[in-house]
Amino acid sequence: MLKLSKLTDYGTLVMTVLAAQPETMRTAADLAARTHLGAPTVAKLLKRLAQGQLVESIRGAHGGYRLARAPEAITVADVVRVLEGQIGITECAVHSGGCGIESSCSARANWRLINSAIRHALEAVTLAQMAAPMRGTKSGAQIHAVTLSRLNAADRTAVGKV
Amino acid sequence: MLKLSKLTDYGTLVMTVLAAQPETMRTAADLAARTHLGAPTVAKLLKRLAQGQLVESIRGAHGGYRLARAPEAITVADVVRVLEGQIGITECAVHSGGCGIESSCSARANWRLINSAIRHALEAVTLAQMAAPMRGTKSGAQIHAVTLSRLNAADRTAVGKV
DNA sequence: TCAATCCATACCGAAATGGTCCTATTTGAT
DNA sequence: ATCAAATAGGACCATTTCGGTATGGATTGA
Repeated sequence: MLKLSKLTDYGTLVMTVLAAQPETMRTAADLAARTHLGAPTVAKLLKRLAQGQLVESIRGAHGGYRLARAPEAITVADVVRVLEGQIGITECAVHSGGCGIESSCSARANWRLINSAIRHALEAVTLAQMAAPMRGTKSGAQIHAVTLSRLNAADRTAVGKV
Repeated sequence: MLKLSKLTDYGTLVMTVLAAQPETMRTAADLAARTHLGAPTVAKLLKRLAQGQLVESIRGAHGGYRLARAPEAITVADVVRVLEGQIGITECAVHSGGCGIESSCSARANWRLINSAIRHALEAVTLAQMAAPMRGTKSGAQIHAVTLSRLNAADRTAVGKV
């Protein structure tokens, strides 16, 4: 399945928790508890997000993490780029210069169109939107990630039928 | 990088070669030669494509493969679905029912929007378009795939700057 | 009967992934 | 000066996935 890695999914989750209360600094342990992920995994993600300048970190007692910019100014594309690298569905979609006949390749333009659409779709959604409470729901953002292993057999079959 | 697997990329390549001359039946060995891929790999892909009903196969002497439908009627999404499974950037984007709080999850709707955009982008491009010759080029479709390992260090740096 | 070609299955080394662990450093409080 | 809280950095590991190959069986036309 064409999909984000689990760690990127987790990273988006963590970022969405931070986006729900952007002024609040949260520790890695706190974020781990809120996302039901392992603390070492969350710590690892936060480090990369900090290196990618999507969060800012404060060391020492009372340290922690918070968003580096307003949730409206950070998109899902930003998170994906930091955690998975350049958004490019194939090498042809990203790179130029690596192939001697690319200037005459008819598929390349199409891959670039597809890639552009994907990038735009990811850029169209901000963390503010990800964290926004839905109408008729409990207060605050309740978000989750589902791992494939938790799907039962019937659900797999249902998915396959689409 | 959020990307298709190499095998899916190869599969799209193979399908595009078949699309260039949809009435012609080609053997796995022929397709391997035209795509500069290993014969066992191409054979493996063709089997899956046949199972996914994107190509039809004829056994025996003078056997081979050809598209199961007109190139205009097969999209990149079809190929991706057969080779990579359901198009779903996260489990949340594909599946419902696997999580007890999803009805109140604000992120899920956004993942579905993103997923829908990706699917539409892939569905918008047919094999006919992938195989179409470009203006000002040599005859016939010349297509290629670039593997990351072939990028030199300078190119990697250039990509990173985008 | 033979050659051409697809079908089916298994196997394997390499790479990637997800996760954990440990130590060093920084910071604020005492 | 010491301690606890918390980040920073790096290494390691088991598992899974991936890309690729090999082999034998079945089908088909000559």
